[in-house]
Order: sequence, then C-alpha cells, then structure tokens
Amino acid sequence: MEGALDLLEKIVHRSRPLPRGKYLFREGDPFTSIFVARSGAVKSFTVAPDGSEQIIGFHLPGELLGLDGLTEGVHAASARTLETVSVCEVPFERLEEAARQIPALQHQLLRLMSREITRREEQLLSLGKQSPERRLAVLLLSLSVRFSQRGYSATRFLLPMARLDIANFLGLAAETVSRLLRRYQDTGVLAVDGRSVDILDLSALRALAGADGAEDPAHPSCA
Amino acid sequence: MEGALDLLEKIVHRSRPLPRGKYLFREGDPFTSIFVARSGAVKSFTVAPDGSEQIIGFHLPGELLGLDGLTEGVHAASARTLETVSVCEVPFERLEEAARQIPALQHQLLRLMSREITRREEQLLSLGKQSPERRLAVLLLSLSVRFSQRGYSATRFLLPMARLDIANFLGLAAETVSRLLRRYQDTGVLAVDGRSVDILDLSALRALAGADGAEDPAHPSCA
DNA sequence: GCCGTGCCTTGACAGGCATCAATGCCCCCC
DNA sequence: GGGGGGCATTGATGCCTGTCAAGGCACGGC
Repeated sequence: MEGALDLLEKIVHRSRPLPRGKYLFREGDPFTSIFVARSGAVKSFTVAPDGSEQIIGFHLPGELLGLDGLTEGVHAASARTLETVSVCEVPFERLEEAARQIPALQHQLLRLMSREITRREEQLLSLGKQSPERRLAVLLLSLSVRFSQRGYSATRFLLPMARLDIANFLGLAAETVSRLLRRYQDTGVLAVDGRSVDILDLSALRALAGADGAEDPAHPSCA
Repeated sequence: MEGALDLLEKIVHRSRPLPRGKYLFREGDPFTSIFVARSGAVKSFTVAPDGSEQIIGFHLPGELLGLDGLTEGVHAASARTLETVSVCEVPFERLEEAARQIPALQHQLLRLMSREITRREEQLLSLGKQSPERRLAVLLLSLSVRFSQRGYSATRFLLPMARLDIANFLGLAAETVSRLLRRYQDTGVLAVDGRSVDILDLSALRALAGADGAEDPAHPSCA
C-alpha cells in the first residue's frame, strides 16, 4: 500500500480554475480521464434529441465524475460547471495500470464504481417512485449530508444550481419546486432566500424525505 | 488473454434450478459473489421501512446481478426469481484475484461495472423524466431488444413479471399499466393477452418511447 | 365439482401537478 | 441610469394519474 499515494500524486493533473458554464467533457468525447472537482459544483447531463437537457446528477467538491465513459470509451454524458470550479483530472489508463501493481488500489477502484452504482440506485428509488414533495426533501437532505461531509454547515448552505436545474433533475416543473420550497418555508422546515437555504427543522425534513407522507406526524408508527 | 476462459470456468459455480419466488440473495447479506441467470428472469428490489417492495430492475438470462454489494460488503438489494431460474454464481474475491493476474480481465471487469452505471443512468432518465406512456414503451422495447439478443423473437414474448411488478418498477399504479396496455392495443401497436405480448408496430412503439427510446441494441439497459 | 386466492381489468372520482401567463427581481452590460 | 435577459414566484386552469371499488378470470386445493 505504501507508495500508493505518491503514485496517485504523480498521476493526477491539476488544472486552473474553470469559470461557470464551461464543459469538463461532452457526451461523445473520447474517455481518457475521470475528474474530481476540488471546489465548486458540476452538473452532468445528457441532451435529448429535441435538444433539451436531462440532468443526471450534481457533483460537489470531492465527488467523482466521468466513470460512465469506460463502457464505450466515450463519455455517456456531458459535464458543465455550475460555478467557478477547480478540477483534478486523473488519466484512467494510468490509474488502471497503477491498480495492476497495487491490489489495494484495484479493490478501491472497484469499490468506487460499485458506490456509483448504488448511488444511482438510490436516485432511482427516490426519483421514480416518490412524491414530488419527497424528492425535493431527499435532494435537500442529500446536499446537507454531502456539504457537512466536506466541512461545511449541514443546515445552512447555498444551492449551487438554479431552480430549473433542480426541477429538471427531479423530473418536476420549476413552478412546482418553487411552490414546494414555499410550503416548506410556511411550515417552518426551511428558511429559503434565493439560493440560500437554512434548514430549521432537520428532523421534519427527514420525516418528509423518509416517512410516508400519508403518515400522521402526531401518531408515528413504531418503526 | 488465453487461459482467461479456463480460469473463469474454474471460478464459476453452477447451481441447480431454483423455483419461482426464491431469493438469490437478500438485502444485507454479506457480499461474496455476483450472479448471472442462465435461464429464467430475476427481479432485484429493496424493501422500504414500511415493508413495501421497491423494484430496481429485471434481469433476463445472461445479465449480471449483485455488483452493488461491493461498496459496503453487503448486498444493497434483494434478488428474487420471477420464474424457475438456473443461476451461475461467481465468487467475487476469486474474480478479483484473477483480474490481478490478467490485465484484460481487470479491464473487462471495470467495463462491466461502468456499464452497470450507464444502465442506471438510462433508467434514471426514463423513470424520472418521462411520461407513464413513454416509460412503459421504453420497458417493452428494452425487453424486446434483450429477448432478441438471446435468440428469442423481438416481437412476441411472454412477460416474466406481473403487472404489479411492472407498475412498481415504473413508478406507476397497476391500473395505469393496464390502461396503457389497453390503449396500445386499441391503437394497434400491441396485441396483449395476459402476459403474452405481440408487438404489431415496432416503429410506432419506438415513437412512443421517444426519439431517444431507440436504445442501442448492443447495450440495452437492464430495465 | 366447488371454492378459494391471486392477478388483471374496468369504472368513477378527486387531487395534484404541468401548463400557460403575468409579474417582479437581480445582475450585467451598454 | 436605463434597458434587457435570466431567473424566481404566483395565480388560474385542465388533464392525468392515483385511489377506491367492483367484477372477471385462471389456477390450485380440498
């Protein structure tokens, strides 16, 4: 295992900051590297035949990006910066080579990919089968957890994406997102001002995301 | 590369047929192997806190199963047979070990995982953002492609799953699935009788699935 | 044969969300 | 400072889909 970090250190390319709206890669680009944002958020998306964007996910600093390109050798989605972003680029071929020499790295790499699979499965459950109210709550909680993991506040943060992006990602209309946020605010769960979010009642938000909306909060089931 | 198949041959366990309704593995089971059905279909799903099933995907013969367990070392979902199924079990540790010795196998393994990621991304797009009409059309097309790949008819086949499973998977009510099938039938796109499906107008079905519903036959999603 | 239980279909109804439309805000650029 | 474009909010309306309810069909057990 020793030397692994040194090896990684050598492999990684660090780039200068990218301004908002720039592409890390585009659908169809040859797959050569995976990416990690060091600061700033990124969205990944595909473009439907009619030209409309279909947002697949948001990537906060420290989160991996681009692994879907390995299958075909070309990226299956595009990635664009939502704000100013500085990225690390990891040439995949060299990573694979290093993994051959370091079994622990190979294992880690496989685990990372497995993690990407389970993340998308969770997304599938949330997006496909939950009410709009729940979906938004799940997204907010997810952001909260991910921000706190990187040392930011779990309860106060700035949304890096526009309402339209949120709506697109959740499969809703932008108006619905607006109305849901308002409802959360009226019920004292959140304080929202533009892109700044303050989670006032975390357990209530968890209930919205997890418990069935049909359940009476006054008489919770003994789950 | 030569010897790889022999090696795989040694690793794989083949089991006797499993009747309908049996588990290949359950959520939380320690992750030791991945599976491939040789005949018969399997569904994978998680169980919500309230006890309800949340179907993640259907797996036809030849399709991989269980890779999501690597992250945590335990399976993230359960897998149950939809009909009589004979499965191959591949102990993952031995597969990893073999991959260390055979670079081509390592690469192949990574590609397989990458494909699992892209499959779920495609599912996400279909489930999260398309109309019920489209979702069902996408599923039917996906089944059609996958059946034809293993030598069955692309236009006439038996659905291995119940309406309720389809509805659950697509995030719809069973009644809606029923009504959509009837509508397809009334418009001459399909002939449906119970679980037997006959696609009468393939191009119409493709149109219903959306222009992007023309899925790459080489790499069908694991719907 | 009879009846049970799943599974599927069909109908009626209400509610929620998309859609359309209008307004206001902020920021950037001229 | 003024204008314009992007973004967000709010209201009105209609359709679609979930829900509830009833009935039919196939299959297996007794």
